[in-house]
Amino acid sequence: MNSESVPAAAPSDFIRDIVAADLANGRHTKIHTRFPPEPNGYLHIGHAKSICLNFGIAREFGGICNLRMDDTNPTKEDVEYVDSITADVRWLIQGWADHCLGLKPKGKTPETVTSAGKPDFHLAPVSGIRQPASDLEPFYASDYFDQLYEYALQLTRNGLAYVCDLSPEETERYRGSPDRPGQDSPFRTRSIAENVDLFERMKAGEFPDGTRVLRAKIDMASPNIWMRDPVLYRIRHSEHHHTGDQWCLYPMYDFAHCLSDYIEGITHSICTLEFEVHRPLYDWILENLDLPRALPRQFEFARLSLGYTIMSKRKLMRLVNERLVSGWDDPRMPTISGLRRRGVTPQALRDFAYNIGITKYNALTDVAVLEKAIRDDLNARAWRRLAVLRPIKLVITNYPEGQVEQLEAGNNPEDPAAGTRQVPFTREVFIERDDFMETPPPKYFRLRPGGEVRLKYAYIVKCDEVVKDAAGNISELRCTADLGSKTGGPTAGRKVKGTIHWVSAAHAIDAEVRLYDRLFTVPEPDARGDFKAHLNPHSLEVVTAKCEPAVGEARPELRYQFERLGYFALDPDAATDGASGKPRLIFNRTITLKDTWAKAAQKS
RNA sequence: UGCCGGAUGGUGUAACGGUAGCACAGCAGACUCUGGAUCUGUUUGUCUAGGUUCAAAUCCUAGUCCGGCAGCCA
Repeated sequence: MNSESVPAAAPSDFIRDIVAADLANGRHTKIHTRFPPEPNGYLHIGHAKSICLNFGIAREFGGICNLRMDDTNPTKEDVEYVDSITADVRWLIQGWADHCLGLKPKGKTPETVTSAGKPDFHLAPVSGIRQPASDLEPFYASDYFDQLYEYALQLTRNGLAYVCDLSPEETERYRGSPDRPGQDSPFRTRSIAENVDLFERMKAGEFPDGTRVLRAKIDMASPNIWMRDPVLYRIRHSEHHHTGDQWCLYPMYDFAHCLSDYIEGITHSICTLEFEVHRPLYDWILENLDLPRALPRQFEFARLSLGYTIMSKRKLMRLVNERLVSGWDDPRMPTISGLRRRGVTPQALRDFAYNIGITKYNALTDVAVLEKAIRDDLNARAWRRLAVLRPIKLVITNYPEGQVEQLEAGNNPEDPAAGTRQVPFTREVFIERDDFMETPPPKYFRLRPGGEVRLKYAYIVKCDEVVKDAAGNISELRCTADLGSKTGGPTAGRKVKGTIHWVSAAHAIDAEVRLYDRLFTVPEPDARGDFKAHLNPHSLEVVTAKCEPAVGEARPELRYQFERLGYFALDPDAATDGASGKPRLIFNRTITLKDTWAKAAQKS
């Protein structure tokens, strides 16, 4: 199967059903979604689910999906995250939904237009003429601060918002509790003129942080906490990564999000379940402003929970800050950059997202589903190579010293078009320590004293002698080869139970190989207690592997399977040559091959 | 004791009043110069109780259980 092929059936879920119906009944003629991360951390595989949903819908229904930084809280956000998010999104949708990515010209802010005879703000993505990527940037909620302020003023002038001087603690107390109504703020009855004046002075920077907020005037007795006069604006005298020191007044998520959607012409605003209770507020804000164009609607789906991993940005940041991993892109991290570095392809992530579906049920997805998607993808594309992780020397006593045979081996049995390479064979080879046992358990069919095994692409060998050092460790295996059993030879058809991989000792090249395992030892690391107590102490092991010469030509964009071991990808560290000036080979193990023997052996 | 959601095999996910299907996992077998891949077979399910109907996972009623909501976070 071609690795770039799309799943046979088009995805279907309750959100796509709604989109299709909106198109069919003429509610919309064009679909516009958005992916709106807050730039306060790196994107993880949960975001990948959302990206695949939002861009997938745009792609399937001929629409656009805007990438938007939801950056209304200057104290938590940073350009480092803006850059990583942009790169991760591009990487994930590359070759799949690039044509649906909504960006805007650098520096562009909403235009003041007239829609249906009314004043309006609008900012459309670039389309049509292909603009150089360097001239484009994501959308930013912070680019709408002027318009948002204008809308807030409008609400205030209409008596639907007021300036409140209650302290944060008092505000909390007045809010009541879920089962008890709140109380009106004493400032709720301020005159419109005073509210407008105060709000303008808040913007002008006359008041310190925390002294006043702008609140919507809705209903302090509402059973929905988010309708109890929610805060719309708060004062923050801090520098913003995108707007600098222009503002000391910042909108809250609820106020900014629905209006950002509106300004961009979003039709379907898809978010996770925890925002479900915010939806009445989302609608209230839009409906209480005189907006001339079609209003966006919000839909919610369940965020991804994956076994053996944590998804909280806060906790991932702790792993990074406390140096429990090497960084956001540590190959053990569930971040998109970590998965990328590990060798996972965008295709595998998209297949995974497709397989898990979209619902409103808070499910815990089995990591096996992810692993399956990664293996399927890599099996189809990876080039096979021979490498020995934990070498033990094997000498073929009846093979001439100094003789070298070049054996032809296919690059990928799943794809003959991938061609072949030559593998040198000599008298002394390395084999995997695990592939020999002096006293093997039942059903072990690799090498044993007196036993036979095939060296892949080469000869069948028989183990005659086990040589040990003074300490009793095996130092060498002495074998004889059936010299007629070479692939294509007269006795090649002989059946031997096992086939193992090997590397010619004289030709072996060294590579650093980083063997990654899952970061946590339990299915739900943050279910209870300290998630760090469940860190897997063996999540990384580094070995120096003996590799066939062709491994020296490895390229970062390709994926490799070290036969019988797993899938590997070149680490970016490999590019930074050491002081010697010689290129270093560093591989990350993306994932092991499925190992049914290990499972069987464990059981007995 | 408030509001908003949700509940289908071990785990996810379909079925939109008409044969409970698919994927992953598991198990058994075939094949294999990767104990991989591939192929075949297979165990296991509609939260409970009533009701409507020729017929209910689906509609109605009453429960049960689970998740979310009281940041000047998103």
